[in-house]
Amino acid sequence: MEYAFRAIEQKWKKYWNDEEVYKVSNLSEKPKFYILDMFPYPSGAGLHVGHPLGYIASDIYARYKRLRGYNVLHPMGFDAFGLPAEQYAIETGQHPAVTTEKNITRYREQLDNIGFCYDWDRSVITSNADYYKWTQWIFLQLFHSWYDRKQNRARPIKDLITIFEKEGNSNNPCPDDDQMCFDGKQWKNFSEKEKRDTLMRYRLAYQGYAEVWWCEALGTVLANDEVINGVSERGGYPAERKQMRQWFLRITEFAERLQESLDTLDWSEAMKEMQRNWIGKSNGAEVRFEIQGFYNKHITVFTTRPDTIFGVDFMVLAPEHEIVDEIVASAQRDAVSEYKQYVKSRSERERMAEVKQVTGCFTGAYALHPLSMKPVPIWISEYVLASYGTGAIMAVPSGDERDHLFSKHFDLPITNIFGTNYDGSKAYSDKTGVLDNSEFLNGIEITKASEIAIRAIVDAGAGRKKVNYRMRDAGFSRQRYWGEPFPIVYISNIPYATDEPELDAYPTIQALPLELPLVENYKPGPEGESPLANVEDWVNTLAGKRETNTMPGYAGSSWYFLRYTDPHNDKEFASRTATDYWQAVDIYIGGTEHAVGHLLYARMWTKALYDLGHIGFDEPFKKLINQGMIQGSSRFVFELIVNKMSPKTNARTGRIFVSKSHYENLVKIQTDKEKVIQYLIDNGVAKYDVKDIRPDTKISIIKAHIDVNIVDGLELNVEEFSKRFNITDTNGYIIREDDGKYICDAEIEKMSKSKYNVVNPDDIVEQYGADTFRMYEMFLGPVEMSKPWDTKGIEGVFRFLKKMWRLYFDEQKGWIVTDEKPIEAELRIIHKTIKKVGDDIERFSFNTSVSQFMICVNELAALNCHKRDILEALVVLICPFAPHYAEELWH
RNA sequence: GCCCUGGUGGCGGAAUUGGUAGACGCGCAGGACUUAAAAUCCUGUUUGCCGUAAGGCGAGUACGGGUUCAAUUCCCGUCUGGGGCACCA
Repeated sequence: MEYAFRAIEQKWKKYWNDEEVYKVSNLSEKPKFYILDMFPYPSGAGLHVGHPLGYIASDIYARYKRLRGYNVLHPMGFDAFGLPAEQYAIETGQHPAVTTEKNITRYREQLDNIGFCYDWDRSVITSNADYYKWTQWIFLQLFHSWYDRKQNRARPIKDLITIFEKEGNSNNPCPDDDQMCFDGKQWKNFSEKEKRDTLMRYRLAYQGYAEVWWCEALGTVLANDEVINGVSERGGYPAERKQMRQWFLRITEFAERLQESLDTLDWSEAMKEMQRNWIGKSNGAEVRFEIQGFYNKHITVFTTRPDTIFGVDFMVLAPEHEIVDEIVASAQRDAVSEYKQYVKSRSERERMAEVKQVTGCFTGAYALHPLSMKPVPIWISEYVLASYGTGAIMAVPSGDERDHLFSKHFDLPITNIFGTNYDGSKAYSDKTGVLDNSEFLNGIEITKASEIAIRAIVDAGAGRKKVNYRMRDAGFSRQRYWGEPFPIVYISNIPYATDEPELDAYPTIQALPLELPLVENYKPGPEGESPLANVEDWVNTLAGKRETNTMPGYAGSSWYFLRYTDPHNDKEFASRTATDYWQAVDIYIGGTEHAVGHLLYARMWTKALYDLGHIGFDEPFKKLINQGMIQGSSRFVFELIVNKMSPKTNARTGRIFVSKSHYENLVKIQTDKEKVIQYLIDNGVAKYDVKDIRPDTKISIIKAHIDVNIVDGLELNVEEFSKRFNITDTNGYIIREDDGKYICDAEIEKMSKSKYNVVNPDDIVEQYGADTFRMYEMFLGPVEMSKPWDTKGIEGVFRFLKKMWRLYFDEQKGWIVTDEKPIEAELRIIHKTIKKVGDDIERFSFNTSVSQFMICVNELAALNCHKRDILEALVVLICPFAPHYAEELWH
């Protein structure tokens, strides 16, 4: 009896399914373990061999933990809202729900083929109404909350109203306008609209006017992390900054906590670093400069180097800074407006491309240095960004490279505050040495001067210590159809959440889910509005107009890990009992591409839900593992193309393909046309004659991708190739190696359809079985590392499974396991393996586990060991890796 | 430019805390079984030199230094692959 993987896998797949073997209960005496994969977006292309890498790793770990006596939650679902489905709908007219469902079915089949132990009963699909009902509900919780900076947590907005009624906002300044100020009495006198507008500026999910990334081609607004170098992440269309009314999440209020608790997480340093970069915390000071000749007018700057305060030689404002028009001197008015016009004309892309170009314009105004009272000229320049800090800087040319370049370019004087450390050729930005030319800071070490300078600034009433963050609030609306609708209705142009008392008279409007209506087409509505704006009987309700934007892709994925704990609950997003039992995800596996998007938003939502008392933990993912990519190993054929030269009459024509060594020979003589043609003739191409070469004859050799599935190693399956390209013995040439093979070239590239290097897991499973496939993916190398796929190598793992099989079965005799007592050598081998494999699984080193299995089986085979005690242990051990196989041997 | 990661045979990779470098697999070469093929099994496979051979001597983990009885591992400098950020004050 040999290893009949197809029958075995069919049998156990059915058994697991029929008996619901992997059903997980929330009621268990066992300790819990929650291991999760980042759920996929079900695209039309299906899975390739790279996708399941992380899934296999987590599946092995889940099965291992289960064997070790844990109650393991290991679910899978689909992140089904998003742009590609909608783009596809625009192109083909097919409803996104239809294509999404089709894709999910296909994904499900592919996943089931690999033998994962998911409890499919817990699966979530973010585009299903019974799921997004709760996405909408959480949005409402954020809408009804504000951030209490003193208690450092999110709180219900009704608490804020109570505070406002009592004392106004003096103790709770407005997050986006610290000038806003009112007392309790004024609050009570506010109109309904004023009250709502004010509250909106505190809410965690709020509507605001802000500059956002607008992508004309996609007809939508994009989040900061969806724009890369000024173009959209999906599709690569140009994006521009535009003032628009949008929904936002006030994630900036969580910046400090998001940054701080990174230290408690077991994530890779690279991942944490990316989040730290994104949050962009910097310590420094805010300093106020009065403007000469104006009463009570000032510019506030943020600086990380208050120690260099005496090196300030000028100030620079962002051209968009609102104070520019107020302070500009009449002599400079034309120059300034001309410069502003110039800046406006430049696209974001141009600005990014020409970073080092120095431009700017003097305003004619002067500010007063807060400590020395020296007047300093005020300039505007595009190198100062309106969106960071206060949109204004104090320029210290001797200590900052950009300020230095600016000074040199406009020939401004430079005050040297670093003594001999500054040599006049470039700025001195190190923090070693002492200060000079700095009044009371003279002779003080740079590292110690900041504190002293800040104290002096505070004493002068000119500023304060300040922490600044680069992160901005996250845009939360899209002018799109295929997303969650907002449960928001406008009454007299004021947005109300559907669960507010104002809508109590309309229970049908209040009900969640607010379902996405069917639309006629997916084209944008008027003025860039979402397609929903076209559905009049949906938009216009008895109470007022509905919000027509939809939520962004990351909404559904920001909390799905909570839903898995209680997926069928129709009273709550998840019961507190369920989330208390399962707690945070113990191990989360996924790619690094979500470092600053999904992972940051999910962390924020978790913190908000925690603050509001809905869950009992404030970090979603304790340990994070980033699986590497499996790259494609592309194959190339070489084609020789001859232009402007006529083939001989009555010779066969057609294309000419040459094998690798011929290609190498031809490349060397490529410039000599005569030699090339002679080479072809020598190799049997009777099509040309050397005497027919013309002066304008062009010879080129191209290297073209060829489907990896018709290449074995480097050897092309010529028969299949000829069939596909319609090359026969009479209408084309394939010049092979001396041994009759056609050898291809190979390169490692990203696996993608356009490179013809995609390997489908279904094909591998069909040929070698799921268990071999699983073990091989692990055997390739560490989970975290990127490595190329090589179908040839799978033979080794396949051979190993067959070899192990023969420890149990004999071709003639059948089952040969005996009840003999093991000898010491055998026990030694199996115990070594148990120790090693166990340790390796614990540290997620599955490639070395597989190696250890191979060693073990080789050693047992050498001892001719067929003893039950030994083999039973081995089967249990291998179960997480090759589950079907192990089940079959076990029974 | 800044930050994070890596660099080990022909290839994927191992060496877990500083302790025999190259496990395991692929590929390649040779051999056994077979009329033959498939399948299976065995041997060799970092490199230079010496030896018919068993074996011996030396070099070697990107490069150059250093610490140590001992370095792929720790430290300093250089080169280089990958990823992230980028006029962020």
